[in-house]
Amino acid sequence: MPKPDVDPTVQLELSVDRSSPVPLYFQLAQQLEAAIEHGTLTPGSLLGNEIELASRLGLSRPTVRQAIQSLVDKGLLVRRRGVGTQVVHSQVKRPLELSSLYDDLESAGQRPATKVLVNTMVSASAEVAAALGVPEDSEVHRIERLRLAHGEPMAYLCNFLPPGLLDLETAQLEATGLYRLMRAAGITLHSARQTIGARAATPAEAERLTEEPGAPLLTMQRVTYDDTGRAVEYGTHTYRPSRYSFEFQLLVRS
Amino acid sequence: MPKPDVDPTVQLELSVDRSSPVPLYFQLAQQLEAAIEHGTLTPGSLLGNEIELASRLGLSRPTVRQAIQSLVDKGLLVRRRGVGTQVVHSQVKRPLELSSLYDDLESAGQRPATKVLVNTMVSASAEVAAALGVPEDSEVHRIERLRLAHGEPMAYLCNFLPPGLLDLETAQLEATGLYRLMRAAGITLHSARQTIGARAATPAEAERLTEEPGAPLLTMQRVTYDDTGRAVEYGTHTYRPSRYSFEFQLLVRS
DNA sequence: TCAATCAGTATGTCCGGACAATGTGACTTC
DNA sequence: GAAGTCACATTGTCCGGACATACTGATTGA
Repeated sequence: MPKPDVDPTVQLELSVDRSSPVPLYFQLAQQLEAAIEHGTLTPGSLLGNEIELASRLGLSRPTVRQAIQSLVDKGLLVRRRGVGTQVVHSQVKRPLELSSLYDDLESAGQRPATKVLVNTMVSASAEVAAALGVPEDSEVHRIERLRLAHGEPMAYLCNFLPPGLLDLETAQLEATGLYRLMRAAGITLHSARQTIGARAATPAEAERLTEEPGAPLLTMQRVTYDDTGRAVEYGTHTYRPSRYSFEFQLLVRS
Repeated sequence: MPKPDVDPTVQLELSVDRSSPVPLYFQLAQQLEAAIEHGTLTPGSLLGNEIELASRLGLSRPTVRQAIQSLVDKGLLVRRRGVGTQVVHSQVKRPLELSSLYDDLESAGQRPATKVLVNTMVSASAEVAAALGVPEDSEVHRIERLRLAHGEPMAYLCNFLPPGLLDLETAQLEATGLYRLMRAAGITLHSARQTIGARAATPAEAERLTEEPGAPLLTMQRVTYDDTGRAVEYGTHTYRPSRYSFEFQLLVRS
């Protein structure tokens, strides 16, 4: 007699292509993630035990475990020893990513516009030199941009980059985000250190963002490092809080 | 003739205790992390190949790989196929954690003080009900706290909790953080959705935080979920930007 | 002299198995 | 009827090996 499961074990149609160059565990992870996204795998439902899943797919258990683990790391699945693996109930969107404002806006369907105010070389101030790890008074790129959405200014972005990393053309900066340019130049971003705060707008800031002097502004400073540990970007940004806020999901480090 | 390595392969004294209940890969990961922290493993230095490392420790390669992988996930190491595994150059502190303000302050050596303003049950507004996933007008906990540092108010915290999860005693709330209480009550936190923004202080907010009306405030809203997907907390917080800002490290999801 | 080729080395992927630890539910016992 | 006990299911850890893939540097060739 079949048990009336409260959290039923879902039977999925899964398959892997062994001739594909895509790793098997990755194929499986993608299919599981798609099934969760699509609703085939409902929250709370059990995934079926790993051994049986492996034999059904003709895979080994380590491979299946690797696929499941990657989704656990993403916060989509939860494993319980002695119980099984189940789909997380809550609406996990996406964890905090190192994304540019441009990408954020674009994925929100906003089609952002950028106006490059300054694109030049300057000698590094003490603050910039310390952040980028370059000698004081050495030459660095300085970029100032205004980000607009629906024709309204939304953020004022001021960035500093060490020399020689990539050539920054104003036209490109207006067409896409800075991170995308860096990735395209072969730089592998690794980590970033951010500080988010707030302060009252100075008269100059207020004018740039069409706010009143003294109006509250959201501020963010960031130093980004590539995987060799070099600082590749230092930015000081101010946002109009009525137009933008930082929204993200974060997972508990178990 | 030995090659003059620019990034030398470091020979560490590593050992594992097979009689310990602590997993072997975890023991190894801890020792490696300690060596990085301590400076024995300098940034840029190679870790030596996995096979040799495994045989030297009497472990299998999968176990060594699991240890290394956990540190890669933490952003401490970088693997390069055909090259080796090396210590990341930049100053990785810690990635963004789901930490309470209390823990943040305490780890900064600030010894925070908490003043509980309100600790009662209220009927859920539409906003609170939606965030917690409970019926509208059902009873929920409402907690209002003032967080002080050096005798000065720093943040005003307003939280809502679903009923029955834990009993909130004012004395406990003044002695420790909310997250610590929840963990102690057997709740396993899983993820949270946060929004950080800014706005001008209302007269009431200004008075609570001893600011002027209209002064910029840093705001944060958060819904926290446990590993079953239940919302276990909804909070609306305001911070004095002169006293507090959000600072964190984040890693690139490769 | 410079470019293409190739061997060496390291990580990436995958396999099949073994035993341990833990949570669940049914069974037994008082 | 309630509490403790035990078997079962499932994930956690670990092993030893095999081949694929990518990066590096030296050798070879034009």
